[in-house]
Amino acid sequence: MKLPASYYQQNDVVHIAKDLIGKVIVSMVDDKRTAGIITETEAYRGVGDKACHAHLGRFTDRTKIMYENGGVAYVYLCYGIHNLFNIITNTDQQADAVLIRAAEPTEGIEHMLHRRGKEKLDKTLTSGPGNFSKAFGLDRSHYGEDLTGDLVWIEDAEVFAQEVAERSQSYLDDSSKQITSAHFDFDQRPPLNDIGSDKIISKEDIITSKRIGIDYAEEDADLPWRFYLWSSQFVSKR
DNA sequence: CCGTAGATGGCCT
DNA sequence: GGCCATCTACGGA
Repeated sequence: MKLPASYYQQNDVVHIAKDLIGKVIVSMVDDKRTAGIITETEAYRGVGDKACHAHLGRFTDRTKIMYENGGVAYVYLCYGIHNLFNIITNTDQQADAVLIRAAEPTEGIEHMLHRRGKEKLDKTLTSGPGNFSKAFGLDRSHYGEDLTGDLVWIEDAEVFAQEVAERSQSYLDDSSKQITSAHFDFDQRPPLNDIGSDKIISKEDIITSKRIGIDYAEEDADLPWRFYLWSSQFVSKR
């Protein structure tokens, strides 16, 4: 269930970024379990990528973790306010990373609301990289955290795109009821024919676009290395 | 609805 | 000193 180190050590960060869409990220911070389906990612491809913090081999106290073997967290502070959570991929010295930009909450929504200082569930709870990290309790104290450990990890899950769409919409439709908790049990998933879709999340369910907020990266700013799930409301920007 | 200013702090191969 | 892998509130239409 928990993705092994070998998953993160694959050598194609763009492929991994896309493949992570639909998987489940879990954090267990302060004994509070929070989980969600990854709905938006971006790939940053090491020393050759002008948008990557490790561009041209930049090696500082901040970026040094990027050169480790894949399967650890790289968390940094952005604009002085936001903690951005990344996953290091590939092998030693490659410095590839995937930024987690959004997730659709499935467990521990009450903890997420509390961390975000919100009363009510809406799409901003966990969409946008700063918001995602805050809701999941992730910050720079998790710099270098081992993703095969028990604090933050990713699980494989057979999530159906249509199912995400329906639940996502029901969250938002229900806002008047002030949902403060929800639990998604994968074993309770209805049979295929009942959910109107005959496939798990596949390439056709994932939209590709250029990465956000990296205008300084010149021609690399246009690379199609951002991925998001068409069916989720929990995406930062369409 | 839309665009933008201001917050805020660490980084600086 | 200048620059950010951002977010929200707020003002105008």
